[in-house]
Parts: sequence; C-alpha cells; structure tokens
Amino acid sequence: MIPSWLTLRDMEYVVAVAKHEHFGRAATECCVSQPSLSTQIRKIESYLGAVLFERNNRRVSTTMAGRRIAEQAALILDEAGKIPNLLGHMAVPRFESLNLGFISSASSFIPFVLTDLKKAFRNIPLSLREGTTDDLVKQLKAGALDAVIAADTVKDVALKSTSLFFEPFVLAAPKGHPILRKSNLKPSDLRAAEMVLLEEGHCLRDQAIHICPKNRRGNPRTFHATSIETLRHLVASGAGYTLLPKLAANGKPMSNLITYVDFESSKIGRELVILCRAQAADQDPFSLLNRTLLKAIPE
Amino acid sequence: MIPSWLTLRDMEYVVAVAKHEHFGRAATECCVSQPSLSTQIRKIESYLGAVLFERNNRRVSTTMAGRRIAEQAALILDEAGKIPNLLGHMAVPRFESLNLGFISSASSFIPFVLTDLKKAFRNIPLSLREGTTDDLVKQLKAGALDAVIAADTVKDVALKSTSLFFEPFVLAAPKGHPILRKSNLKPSDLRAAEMVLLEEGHCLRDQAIHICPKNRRGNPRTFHATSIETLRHLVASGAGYTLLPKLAANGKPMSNLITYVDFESSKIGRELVILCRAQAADQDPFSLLNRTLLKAIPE
DNA sequence: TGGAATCATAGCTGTACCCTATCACTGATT
DNA sequence: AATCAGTGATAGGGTACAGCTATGATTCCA
Repeated sequence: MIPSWLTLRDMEYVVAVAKHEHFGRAATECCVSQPSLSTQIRKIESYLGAVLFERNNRRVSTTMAGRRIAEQAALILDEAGKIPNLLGHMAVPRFESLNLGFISSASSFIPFVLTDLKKAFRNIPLSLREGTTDDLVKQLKAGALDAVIAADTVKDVALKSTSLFFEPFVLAAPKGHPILRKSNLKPSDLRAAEMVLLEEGHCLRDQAIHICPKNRRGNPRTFHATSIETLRHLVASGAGYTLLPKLAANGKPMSNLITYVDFESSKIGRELVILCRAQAADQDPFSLLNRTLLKAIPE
Repeated sequence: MIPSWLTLRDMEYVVAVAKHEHFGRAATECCVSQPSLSTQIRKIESYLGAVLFERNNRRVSTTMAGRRIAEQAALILDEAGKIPNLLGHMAVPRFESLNLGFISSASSFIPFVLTDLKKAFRNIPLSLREGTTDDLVKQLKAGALDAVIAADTVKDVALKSTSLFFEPFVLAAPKGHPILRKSNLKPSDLRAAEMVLLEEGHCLRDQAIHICPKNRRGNPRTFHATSIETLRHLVASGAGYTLLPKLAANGKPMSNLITYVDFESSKIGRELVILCRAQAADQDPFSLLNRTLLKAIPE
C-alpha cells in the first residue's frame, strides 16, 4: 500500500532532522518555522506508528527506525530530484523568470491577473514593476522586462503589441465640485486648468489633456502626482478633478470624498495592450502569457 | 533542486493517467473525482513546464515527456511503498483498527474526542458504536471492541477501568413544567412518576431512578426512549421531565421547548470511565488512547 | 535562582485540494 | 440533420491542513 499522505516535503523534514539532530536548525534548512517542522514530524510519526526521533528536551537523537526512514527518504528525494532533468529538451521553452511592467495607470489591473499569473507560471519567480511608458519600453528592449502592459500609444517596430481590452475613463471629482452638476458628461466639459494630473511622462496625463482638444492650452494645475494613489488623494483633498481609468475607480475608493462619473459616451478611454519584443513574440511562453492576461480581464 | 511541491499523490495521478490514457478511469482508480484529477495533472504540467498528456477531447495520449515522468513516478512510488516495511518490529505495537463503544448517554462526548482521536490514530480505521453497558461490555470481552466509555458501575475483574471525568446531571423539563418553580433543585424534588427515561438496560435510567431514593417505587412513565435524542423529543413534547448528562444538555438543544436546570449540588452526576480488557491495558496503544481521551475532556 | 536554549502547544490564517454541477466539444446513432 | 452519449475542462464553494506567531514547559548552566 502506498502511503499517499507522505509528501516529499515531509521527507525533507525527516532527512533534515536526522542530519542535524536539532529541530531549530533543521527547520532553518527547510525554510520553515520550528513549530511547523515539529508538528509535521509528529504527524509522520503518528502515521507510521513509530518514534523516529527521541527528544528529551535537551538533545534529539535519531532512533533506529528514524535512521532507516531517513535513508529511504533521502533515496526517494534523490529520485524525485531527477524528474525535472528527465524532461530535457522535451520541456516547452519557459521563462526563467517573468518580469512584467505596468504603466502606473494600469496598476489597478494587477490584482485581477496576479492569481492567474501565479497559477499559469507556477514555480517561476514573478516580478512586477510600475513606471512610465518610456521607462518601461526602454527596459523591455534592454531585456530587463519580458512584457509590458501599456496604452496603445507605442509605435516601435522592435516591439509587438497585442490588444488587451478597452478601458473607459471616468471622471473623479471632489464631492460637490461644480463640474458634477453637468449631466451627460462630455470631454468638452473638462477644463485643463481645473485638473490635477500625473506628472510629465505618464501617458495618462497626455491622454487626459488630449481628450478634450479645445482645452489643450490651459495649464493644468501644478500638482504632480507620480501614482494613481496620490492622484486620488489630491482629488480627495479638493485640489481639482481628474480622469481615472475605470479599473482605478473600481470599488469607488475614498467615495466619501470623491464622486466618480462615467462619460456619456463609452468610447472615451484607452486601449490597453501587451508589449513584448518582436522576435520573442511567437515563443510559447508569450502565448501563454497573453492567454492568461486576456482571460483575467474583468467584467 | 528538489521539487517539494510534488506529492506522492500527484505521482499516483500521473501513473494512473499514463496507464489508462483516460481521465475518468484514472480518477476512479485514484479514488478522486475526474475534475480533481484533471486539475492536478494541469498543475503538475504547469510546474514542470511540459505537456505530459495530449488530450483532444476524444482521446488521451501520453507524450514522450509524460511517459518518462510516469516511469520515474512509478519508481518513486515503489520506493515510498517500502517505507512502512522498513519499520518492521521497530514500530510501536498499534491497533489494527480502533473500535470504541459509547454508552448512549455518553454519545455527546464523541464530538469532543473525535478530532483528537483521528489525529492520534491517523491511518487507523476508527469505528464508534453506541449501546447499553451490558451490550458493550459483552462485545469488549469478546474482542469486538477495544475500549468502552461507560459509567463507573461496572465491576468485572477481566476489565480494567480508568477514570475519565465526573459529569454532573442536569434536569431537562418541558418549558413551564411545575417542577421548574423550585429554586435550589435537589434530587428529592424529582418524582419518578413524572419522568421519562431511557428503556431498561441503559444505566442512565437506573441512575436517574436511584438518585432520588425516596421515589424508587414510583413507576416512571411508560415511554421508552432508546437514545438521548428521542428522550429529548419526549421531553420537548411535554411527556415529562428527565435527567440528562451535562454534555447532552450542552448548547441547550431545543431550548425553545426544553428548560435545563442545574442541581444545587454539583455532586449529582456520574463518573465516566474507560474500560478495556485487563490483559491489554498496559499495551502502548491503550495508554495513548487514555491520554488522548483525557486530554479531550471539555471545560 | 535566573537566564538561555530547546522542543511542544495553542490559536489563527491562508491556501491548495477536493467535490458537485455544468459547459463545450466530438463522434455515433436515429 | 439532430439528438445523445462520452469525455475533459471550468466554475464555485467548502474544508482540511500546513504554515505562522506567541507562549509554555523543561532542562542545563552560570
């Protein structure tokens, strides 16, 4: 009968304790806390119905049974360790690590994709970075990033872009601000001089300015937020109104201070895309990445 | 590097699917549902970064990678299967299975001990039986039961009894019953003629009658409950009052119909004990059993 | 006697796995 | 052609359990 309650992790524990004869140090080696390891060893012992380690509060000693089990466990771990090698070239090419860039204004997209990403790329170190489009594109081309989520403003032959989804903009204004009296909100209702925006370099700033062409020459207020979060705080404290991507307005954060209003037309917004280096775009991991991100789109 | 996220169970899955090339049948063999198995295989594949099985909705075929992994998995399972044998005589003597008897009136004790029992005797088939003292003692002596939880009324040299705890009795009366007017409830307040009891053979019945000596000759009502549960129903429907062990009154079940009252003296009650065959009493598993039960005592 | 070292216990939390129900697809049967 | 049976995938929800921190109990040593 196969003891399917035994995990390879359990075997590491047994081997480690047998090696150190010390729970604390064994726990450190296994990267767990001492209580966790103690509990697990106890569990194993109670399953096996045998005492593997004699512990008398001052010294841990491995019993005969413990020694034998530990040896066998080491053997099994060894065999299990060979599994990844068995694949060799048969394994689909994968990312060594997955480094994703998000423009600041798309960071609200992260929570939606994170779970699925971790699932799809189990075992692969995942790092997310936030920044401006230019900054991220530079890093992407340099190879420091594998893919970037950005607005579809980038034209670069070295990059391939895959459409992700259209994200409408939403007006975020301090509660009671005059602009809120308008019904059927249109871009032309916005006055750049009344707006607070992200600082230079963030595409959301440019989009916000250009969305209402008549107002292009008004000077936006001199507050310069570097993240959506501070932008919201500025609005909340009455510094002016702003445009937010729909996802950033999700759940109406700070709704006691900020009012969120949809535009009359649902066409007001931006297209988000995935960017990756053109020559890498056809590789298997990228199609998995694209599929994963597309699947995670909210609504 | 050791893939400690792989479990032996996972390996069984891979081996089974490789063997049947059919998820449904493999799932049956592994005693899991087909979706569970599908998900796990998927998980393994995403960890390994390789496709182990080609499935095109009509047929499952094992890839080269899948075949190799399955072979190695089978080897590992084989090695793991040897573990229990390694113990041989070194294993502490254990129950093959643990068969516990509870007198009906102590069945409320079960939920308190169940979790700990399962923990202490992992892997060992556990069966609980309810019955009268005589019945259970007979089975215990015949070897059909390993231990019995009963009141301390049993005197039998072939059995050894270990004190468990003292459980007070509680009056359970239909809401509004005259007896509830008494404050400082004493055994002498009880009238056998007004009581409903378990049927002959249950020690709780005898205890209830004998607890109020003055009333021994009154005839209890002719309802005969065979379990605490029906006894409560009888009380709830107004058939009379009864005595319940404290644990059976725990959480005041049916409290819209039944009122529970403690006795003035906390001495009114019974001692619960663990019985086991005298010659077996010193064996290791029994001391573990005793310790486990003692630890699980409520309050 | 007090402090350091060490394993055990308690209580809580997050997550991975499992289940049921349902979907989506395919090939066969009428 | 249309329906049905067979199959794997997906969704949603519940639960068991390994993990954590904090604390306890015991022993050794100063």
